[in-house]
Amino acid sequence: MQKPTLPKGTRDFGPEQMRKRLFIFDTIRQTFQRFAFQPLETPSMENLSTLMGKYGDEGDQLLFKILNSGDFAANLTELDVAQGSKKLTPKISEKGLRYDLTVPFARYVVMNRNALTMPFKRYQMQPVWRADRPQKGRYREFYQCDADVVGTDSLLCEAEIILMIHEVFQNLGIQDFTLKINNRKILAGIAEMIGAPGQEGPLSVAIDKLDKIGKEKVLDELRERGFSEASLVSIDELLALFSLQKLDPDNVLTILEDKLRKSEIGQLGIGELKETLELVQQYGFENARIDIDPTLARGLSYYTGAIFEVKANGVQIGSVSGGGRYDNLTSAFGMPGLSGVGISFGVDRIYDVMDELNLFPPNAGQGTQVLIVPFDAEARTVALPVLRQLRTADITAEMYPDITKVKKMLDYANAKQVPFVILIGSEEVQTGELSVKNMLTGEQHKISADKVVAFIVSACKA
RNA sequence: GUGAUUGUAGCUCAGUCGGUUAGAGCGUCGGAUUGUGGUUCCGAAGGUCGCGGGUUCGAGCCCCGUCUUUCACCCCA
Repeated sequence: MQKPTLPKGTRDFGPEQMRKRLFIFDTIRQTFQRFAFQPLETPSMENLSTLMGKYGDEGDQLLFKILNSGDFAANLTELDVAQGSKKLTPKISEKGLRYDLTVPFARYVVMNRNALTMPFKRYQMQPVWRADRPQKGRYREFYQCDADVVGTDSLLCEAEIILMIHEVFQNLGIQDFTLKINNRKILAGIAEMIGAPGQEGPLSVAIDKLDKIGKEKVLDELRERGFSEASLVSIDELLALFSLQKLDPDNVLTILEDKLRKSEIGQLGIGELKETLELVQQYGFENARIDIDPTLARGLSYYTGAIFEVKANGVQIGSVSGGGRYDNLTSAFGMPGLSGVGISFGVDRIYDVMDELNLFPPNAGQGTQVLIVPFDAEARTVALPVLRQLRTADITAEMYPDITKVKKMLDYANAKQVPFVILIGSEEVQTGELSVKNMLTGEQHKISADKVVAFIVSACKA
């Protein structure tokens, strides 16, 4: 007999955890549906040709690859093996587990382009897999909840994403969060300004770490990445600009507008941000928790416009949500000119945040509300109709299945934290007056069988 | 992929300098109590000391390898 274990970075979710997780899923789904997104699911595995090259070299490395079925080594030569894993992999694996939900969605849109009504809005809540090394807030299997719109450039979509983010975290009870927004075009404008046009990719990766590793280290990294000394000097000047993320959005935009006045693309990005914020305002939403952060980059290489990221304050954990606009994702599958924008909520990290900050509402972990305890077989004839009435009244109820010691049955109620128990013995069967016990206070009342459901319903609401 | 770190009962952890039969608390199960839980008391079950090799008269303890846990870097939800 060997002890069973789980693969690295994966977890079981027990009943208590699952109830809390379902609370998160339900909350997010409600918002997605209210905003008129339609549900979609795609397979766990995709062809590697669909996945490879969409997430950068690092991403390709982190893909879980699936060994071909059958005799995967049938046509291998010794030369194939000698050439190393990189060349060997495509010969023995043609499928992989999905890495995110956006690329499979793009694949779906392309495959169904003639059937979809554009703009197409879908939401998707499924696990994704990354062959990362697990650490705090990082798992090899985790759930994402995505909502995306494709087939429109309208900045209303960006505005709606901002609104959805606020609604979701509000409803989850996570009050203290920061929504960081940037625009890839602003990053491109910065690259242009410092005399390194088109280099916003490497530039982004470095300056994204500004508040983490400091100015000097950022400059070091840029030097390593081949930026000229002249552009480093310009960047140094700009770092004052980067520290303005504490200011309110309007101020940041005004300063950016001035600094990037010579960059056409930079102005474009600023304009987009402005319009997005205006739409949020016109919607009537106030108290938005928005930071415009010109250093926000995010790794996924396919973003072209707005970039979003949400961090929960007061917890040392990575971002709990992220997204942005991508103009060219479907062109990789032969369908250019389709713009999309989306947001992804990381359920597992949201769980960790809520757990650490104790934000789960008490009823999120609520299981059985009433346990019926029959003392003998005859008691069941009274108990079963009551059980049915309770369930009809939408009360989570169960009857202890065995006839055993009362102590054992009450222990069961305690272990499951059941708030109410209905005790039925020969006395109750004769009189029709059931004993209803409040397990928290210990109070016990006799209530007739026809009134017991109404009593429980009102007690559970209170 | 790089660098650390962890592993002893279901859980949290003791275990002295390498020395006889590896312990505690909590939990589980049974009883005290045949119609009433949480408290108390009594009892029981539960271990390949992660796994494999090595050093030694002797290894939970030392050495090597491996897996696992946690953390940082890279990157990311």
